Amino acid sequence: MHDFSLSIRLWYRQNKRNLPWRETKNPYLIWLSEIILQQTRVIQGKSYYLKFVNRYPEIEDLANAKEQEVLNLWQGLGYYSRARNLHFASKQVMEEFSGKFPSTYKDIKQLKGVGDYTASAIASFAFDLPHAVVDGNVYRVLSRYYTDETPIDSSQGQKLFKAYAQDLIGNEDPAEFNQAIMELGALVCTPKNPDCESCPLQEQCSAYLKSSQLDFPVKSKKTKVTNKYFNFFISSSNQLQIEKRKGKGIWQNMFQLPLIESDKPLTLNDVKSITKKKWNTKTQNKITEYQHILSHQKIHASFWKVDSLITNESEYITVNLDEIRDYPLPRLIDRYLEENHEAYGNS
DNA sequence: AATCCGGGGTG
DNA sequence: CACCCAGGATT
Repeated sequence: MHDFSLSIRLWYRQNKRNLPWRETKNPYLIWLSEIILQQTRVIQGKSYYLKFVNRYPEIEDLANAKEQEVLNLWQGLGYYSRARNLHFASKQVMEEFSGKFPSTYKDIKQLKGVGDYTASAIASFAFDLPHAVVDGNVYRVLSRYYTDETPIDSSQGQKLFKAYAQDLIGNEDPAEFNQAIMELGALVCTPKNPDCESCPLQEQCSAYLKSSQLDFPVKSKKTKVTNKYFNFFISSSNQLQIEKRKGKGIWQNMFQLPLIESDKPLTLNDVKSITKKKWNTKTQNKITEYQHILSHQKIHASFWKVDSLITNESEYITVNLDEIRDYPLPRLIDRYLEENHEAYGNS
C-alpha cells in the first residue's frame, strides 16, 4: 500500500466525524446523502438528510411521492434539479432495476443525477468496489500533494486527477480511502488556512515543501455574474397568487408570485403601465426590495402591492397564507414572506 | 468545451 | 468582496 494511502487511513480512523450516512451500507441511504451533499457542505445538508430519511424510509416511498412534495422538502437547499432527478431516479430503480438498487458502477451511473463522483461514492461506500472519488476536496489534496497545475475545471484535469486517485486507492477497503481523502480535504487541507501541522502527508506534500499551498488547485475559468431584475406582485396580505415556474431556467417546477422580469430596474410608473395593460390591475406602491445573490446571477427583486387579484390569467393559483407551506418556494420568496407576512408560518 | 443550476459560509 | 462546498446535465 502507498505511504499516501496508509497515512491518510490512519489519520482518518483517529479524526473522522460521526455522520449519520457513515453508519450504513444501505445504498439508498448512501445515494440520498451523496445527492444532498453535491456542492453542499455537510453542516448544511445534514438536517435535510434526516428529514428525507424520516419521510421516505425506503426508496419505494420516495418513488411513490409527488414531485411537489419532494421539492417542498428540498426547499432552501438549492440546485433543485437534484431533487427532481432524485425523484426521477427513485422511479428508475423501481422500474428498471425491479426496486433493487443497482450494484455496479456502470448501472449506478445510469441513474439521473448520478455522475462519476456519485457513482464512485456509492460503488465504494455501499458495495466496496474500488472506484476512486474525485470531488472538490480530492482536487485540492492531490493538486497540492503533487503541485500539479493542470486546471481542475478542464476535461484534461478531470481525467488526470481521477487517474491519480485511482492509482492511490488500491483494492483493500476502497471505501475507507475515499472517505479519508475527502475528510482530510474537509478538515485539514482546506481552501484557506490549511492546517498543515496536523496533516499526515506534510513531509511528502510538494506544496507544503514549497510553501505554495494557496496556489492550488488551479482553475482556468471564472464564473461571471449577470444581473437580473425580478418584479413580484402581491394583492393582499392574507391571500397570495402563485404560479409554477415552467421552462428550463432557474427554479423549475418551484412556485413564485406573479412575475415581470426586466433587464433594467423599473420605476413605479413603468410598473403601473405594465400591470394595467397586462393584468388590468393597479399597482399602488413598492413594498420592499431584496438582492438575492446566487453563484452565477444577482437577482434584484422588487415586491409591489397591487389593488386586486389577477383574473385574466388562468395559471395563477390563489392560496391562503396558511396553505402556502405545501408549495415549494425559492428561498427569495420564502424570505420575503417570512419578513413581511405575520401569518406565514415557517417550518 | 462552455454554460447553467442555489444557497450559505468563510476569510 | 471573492471563493468554495462529498457535481451533473445540457448544449
